[in-house]
Amino acid sequence: MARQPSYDRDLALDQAVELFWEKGYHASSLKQIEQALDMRPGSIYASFGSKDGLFSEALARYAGHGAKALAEHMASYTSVIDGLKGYLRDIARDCSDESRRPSKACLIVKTLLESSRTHPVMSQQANAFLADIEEGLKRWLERARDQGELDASVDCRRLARFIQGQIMALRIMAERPLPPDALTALGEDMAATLDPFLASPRPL
Amino acid sequence: MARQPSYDRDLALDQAVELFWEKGYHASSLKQIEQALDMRPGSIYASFGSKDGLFSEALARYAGHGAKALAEHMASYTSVIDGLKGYLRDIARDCSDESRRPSKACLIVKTLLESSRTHPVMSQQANAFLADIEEGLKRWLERARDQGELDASVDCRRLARFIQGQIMALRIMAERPLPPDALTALGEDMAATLDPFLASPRPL
DNA sequence: TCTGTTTTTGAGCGAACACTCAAGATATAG
DNA sequence: CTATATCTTGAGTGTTCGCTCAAAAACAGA
Repeated sequence: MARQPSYDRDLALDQAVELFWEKGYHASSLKQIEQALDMRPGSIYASFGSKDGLFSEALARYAGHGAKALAEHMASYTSVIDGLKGYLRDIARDCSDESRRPSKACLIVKTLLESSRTHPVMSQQANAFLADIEEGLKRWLERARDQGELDASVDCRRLARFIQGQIMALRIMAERPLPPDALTALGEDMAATLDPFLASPRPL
Repeated sequence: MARQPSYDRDLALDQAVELFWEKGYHASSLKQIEQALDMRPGSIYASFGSKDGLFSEALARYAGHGAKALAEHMASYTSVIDGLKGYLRDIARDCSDESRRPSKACLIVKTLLESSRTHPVMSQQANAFLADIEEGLKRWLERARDQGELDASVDCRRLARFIQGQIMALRIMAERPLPPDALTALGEDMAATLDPFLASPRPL
């Protein structure tokens, strides 16, 4: 008894992610959004309410993809720590591709820095996703500790924050025009920071 | 035979730094700039040429202050590594102040992330300052290595990038609303990452 | 095919944007 | 005090911003 939307909402969101990830919130105009989504303003506002609403949904989609990617990555490792080290190394490798689009830095971090003093709702959302990621890392680390991979004295929440910091730094450093192997080396150095937290084979 | 400007150019730049540091480039409007500098558009454009020009000079001033602060900090240490560890701890302490203004994250990093795909001139400038900082860290590390504080095999440029990454991550993490002691703990963990690079007292 | 509902369209809204410039104000030199 | 060079002012420029909405188009059920 009615008409169906002619666009794919998730596809439109993916294209919004690409635009916002590349240019940030403020530098993405509605003209550019119209072009990226191949939608006219009326349809955009009917679907997403506002530029803010679209950004919010795009950010959520980005965060969801990222969480899924981490989970899939970890699933291919038996050792949690090897998995996390591999994750850092993979970021370094993937971000070494000079032509990588739309950006190397994390959209959540970019959003936090762009909005933290100007757009409280947006920064709260970014902070919530960062807290989710921290929580996910903490759970992996707890599993590693319970399995004896990490030293029993390790504070998993604290170590999760440390690792999250390494990921942020690696991806921001990837925005710099560094020589080809610099990022790989940095990823290696960051992976090595986890070693002091490993359980000693037999301390006594 | 003529009139003197009634404003202090450096003071105006300091106020521009404050505004841009808080809101970023795009979110700082000329109305807000006029208010922050207490100058009218004609004077602003006569002095700085454009919003871009003002931003560029403000960023340079910020970077100069930062370099001077690091130099002064290091001057009060005999051990380079203790100095760098202290620098990380100081950042953690200073950024723990919830009311700290205008931002906790580094303006250069914020600029890099805001401009890297949209404003090449700006991102080049940010990258140049980051390279300067890396170079400064490298020189400190070389001195530490030459004095036997660091292991002779240490790649100082590589370690400088690693430390720069720690600083970036610490200051970004400070933008998150974390529990009071979390940042101190993170600073401590980051300081500890330098230990594996220290020269062994007597390896043989 | 006709009818009813929903979607798409794009011209156009007021507001805010970065920026200009002619006129007025002000300090210095003579 | 006068003359002059420079600075300050702020109304106003054209443009672009995010956004609206009436009309046209398109599909589903009868």
